[in-house]
This record gives sequence, C-alpha cells and structure tokens, in this order.
Amino acid sequence: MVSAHPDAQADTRTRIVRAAATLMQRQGYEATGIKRIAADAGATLGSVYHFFPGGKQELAVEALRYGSQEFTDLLRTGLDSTDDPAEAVAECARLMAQTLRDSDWSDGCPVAATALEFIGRSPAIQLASEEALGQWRELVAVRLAAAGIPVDDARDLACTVLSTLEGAELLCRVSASEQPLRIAARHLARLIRAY
Amino acid sequence: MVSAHPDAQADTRTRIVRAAATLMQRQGYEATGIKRIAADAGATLGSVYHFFPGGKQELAVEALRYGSQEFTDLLRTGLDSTDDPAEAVAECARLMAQTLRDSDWSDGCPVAATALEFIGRSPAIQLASEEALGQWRELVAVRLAAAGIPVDDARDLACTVLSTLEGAELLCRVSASEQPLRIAARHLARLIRAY
DNA sequence: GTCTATACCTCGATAGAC
DNA sequence: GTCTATCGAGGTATAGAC
Repeated sequence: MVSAHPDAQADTRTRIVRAAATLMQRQGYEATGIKRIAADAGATLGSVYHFFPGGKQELAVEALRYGSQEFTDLLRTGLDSTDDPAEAVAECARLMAQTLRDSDWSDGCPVAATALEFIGRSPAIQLASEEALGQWRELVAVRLAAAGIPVDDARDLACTVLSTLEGAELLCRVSASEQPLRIAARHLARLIRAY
Repeated sequence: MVSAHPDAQADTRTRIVRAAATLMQRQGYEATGIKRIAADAGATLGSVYHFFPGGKQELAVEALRYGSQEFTDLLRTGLDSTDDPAEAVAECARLMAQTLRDSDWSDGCPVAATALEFIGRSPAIQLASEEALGQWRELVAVRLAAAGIPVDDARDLACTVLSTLEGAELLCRVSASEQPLRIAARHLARLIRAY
C-alpha cells in the first residue's frame, strides 16, 4: 500500500517529530497547531499525546533537537568540503542559501523562530535552543582550530560565523533573496583569512 | 490624576501601537493577544478596533513600523558616535548589548520574531519587515560611504553588518549573554578597517 | 472615542472504545 | 498504539449602549 504522506516509511513518533520540526522552523511554535502537526505526520491526535504526554512543549523540545541535528549535518558538509577553513565556512553559507532558495525561503535555521518566541518564557525551550546554537558554534570552532587558528581566536570567530550566518539567513528569508548569505560568505572568508 | 500606565501622556492610539510593538518584539506576533495589548496600553478592546479596523494584522504592521523607527534611532546614535566608521559600527553592537542586558534580554530587534513567523505567509507583514531591514541597511551603507568606503563595498558591508548584528542579538538573547555582540563588535570593526 | 458583553471559533488537552 | 468525540479555555472580532 502506498501512503499519502511523505515519511510513511518512518515510525509514527518520528513522523510526528519531523512534521513538528518542519512547521516550527517555518512559522514558529505559536502558529503551529498540534492538530496540524498530526495531520502533516499522517497521525492522529491520540498518537501525538501517546508519544508526548507532556503536550506541545515536550514535542517542541524534541522537534528542536531533531532540527538541530539536521542543521549540524549541513554545517559538517560545508566545513568538510575543503581544506581551506575560510572557504569551508563560505561553503556553509552557500549551502544555506541554496537550501533556502530550494524551499521557497522556508527551510532555514530550525530554532530561530521558536527561540525568539520564548526568550525568558520557557526554560526547556530556551535551553534546547541554546544547546543547538552551542553545538553549532563548537563544530565551527573545532574546524577552525584544526586549521591552525589559535583556540581562543577560533572560538570567537566561530561565534561571529554563527551570528552572521543566522542574521544573513533572516535577511535572506525576509527579502526572498540569496544576496545576504552570498555577501556573508565573502566577508566571513575574509575575516577568517586574516588569522 | 495619575494613571496606572506608563505611557499615559500619549494618546490612545499611540499607546496601543507602543504596547503592541513591545510585546511583539519580546514574544512575536502569535503569542501576543489583542486583549493583552489593550490592557498594557491602558485601553479597551473597543478602542483597539476603533483605531485598527483591520484587526491584529493591521495593528502589527503599524507596530513593526514604530519599532523600526526606534531601532533606527539606536543605530543613528551609534553611527554618529565617532568619526571612525569601524568604531561607529562597533558602538552600535555595544548599544544593542547594553539595551538587551538592561531589559533582561527582551528588547532586541523589533521585527525579527514577528518576521520569522510570517515568511511567505503575509505580504503585508513581510513587506513591513523588509522595509525595516532595508532602512537600517541603507543607514549603515550611507555612513560607511561617507567615511570614504567605495559605495558598492559600503552597501555589501552594510548588509553583513546588519546580518551579524541581527544574528549576534539572537545568540545573546538565547544564551542570556552579551558575549556574541561584544565579539561581533570587534570582528565587524576589523572587517570595516580592511577597506 | 470608550466601554461592556458576547458571538464564534480554534486551541491544547482528555476520555475511552477499539 | 490508534482512533473519534468532546471538553474547557482563550483567541479574534463584533454589537451596540453611552
């Protein structure tokens, strides 16, 4: 039998988390209803509460972790694409730009929209967001340090790399243009080469 | 008579817009209820719909424009603080960090949270967000060009300045730390000095 | 212009059969 | 584990007196 839903091969719990992650990435937490998540996942409301008795917030935390891993994969791909660390970071920006364009400016950072809705209002969600950002920063920092940049400089650079990528992505999505990430790629590469 | 509300001296319409701008800046559009806006503004629901017959979305557009002007003022203060363009941009980052800390990481970019909720879902709100970001970028570009940086370079630099400030602010808010903006200040200054 | 009351709807969450 | 039916709360928006 062929299912009407894209992720039919995965188990129900996974499909629910994926649907939640996608919707929250695109429109944030508050605009995303549980009924819609269930429908997109090809599951019923009962199943959602079966797997996530803690309700929407518990599911959201799981969705943030899931999306965080996907973004980690994208970063790893970019960072491992070449020996030159400056070029590797630029490649991350290009990968993000391409992913955004291919998804009609929908598939960006999986935590930004939700994180901004909950600053100071939900420890669980804020912590999950902080862990995601921290993990990405660490990934970049390790890559830069491996290229010979002093560890402290690498950590600071990684922070700015992440800041710039996040902000450029916001600008890209709002203006429906790849330009901010393309420009960020050039500037970040220049910044890194200065070390 | 002394009012219980902070903006009692302003007219009702202005108080409503201010309250909406503040709430949307802190938690986005969807989490912000009209009843709460009215209460914070010291107005009634009837007044809100009297001034904004188009409802919540019409009010949101006005709130974004209002917040946009406030952020423009902050940028102008930073950009005019010194002759050195690199130092001026760094000062913007420091002003943002200070504002964030003073508000318990609440008062950041007035459009980011709302904009991310509406990418591709509301032309009116997306346009208002795009206009705000474009205005800020133009402000920075003009300042850099005035310092002698070639116009095309200034425009690209302004784009990255804005990207980095926006992203660093996200990181600051999520991690409840000034560090990302402090680091961004240093890196942006270095990037600008290279021209 | 301001206010109260309320209509109408959708939300998150629950209950209980299967 | 999955499903349907439904509850209560809270949302936006409206009506109409003042």
